[in-house]
Amino acid sequence: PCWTTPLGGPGAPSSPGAQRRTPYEWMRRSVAAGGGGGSGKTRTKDKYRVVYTDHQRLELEKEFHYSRYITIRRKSELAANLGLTERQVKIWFQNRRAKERKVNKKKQQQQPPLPPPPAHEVTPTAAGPPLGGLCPSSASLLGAPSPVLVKEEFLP
DNA sequence: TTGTGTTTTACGACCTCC
DNA sequence: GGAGGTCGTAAAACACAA
Repeated sequence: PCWTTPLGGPGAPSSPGAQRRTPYEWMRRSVAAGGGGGSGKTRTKDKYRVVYTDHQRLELEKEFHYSRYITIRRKSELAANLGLTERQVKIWFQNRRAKERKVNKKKQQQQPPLPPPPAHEVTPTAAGPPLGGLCPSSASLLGAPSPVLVKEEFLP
């Protein structure tokens, strides 16, 4: 169940031209792993971890860009569409948020420390987890050409 | 090649909320 | 109590300089 193959086998859309510099930083890895031990398993089985396909990553990134926190409904939709388990989607979002925090931390360290803003102007929900219901993403991202803003990080 | 550093999946421990 | 959050970590996959 949890270790069903997410890699879609050879049918996976491998990155066009396994060139050195892919437009997308996170896409640089080819899906070679899918070819070798293509049967995606968790580390409880004979494969420690699987490598998600470019398509799976792209859709996950799109969803993440839409909302940092995925709803239960979107999670199951996405899992079904991508051939992943809901658990995998959940963990991917957890790891993705962790990555973002790490990047932000790095950025902050590189910038000179700014004086803290006046207390009365601090918005309480500045960086906190969003409350439920903030995600109107019922309009499926996968089918419809949703107006997803692509992070510059993912632009060519 | 190979050694090394970084990124990506996956998990466990612990915490909070309902 | 269960679900889902963060945090820390393991190990595979990967990038890249020497």
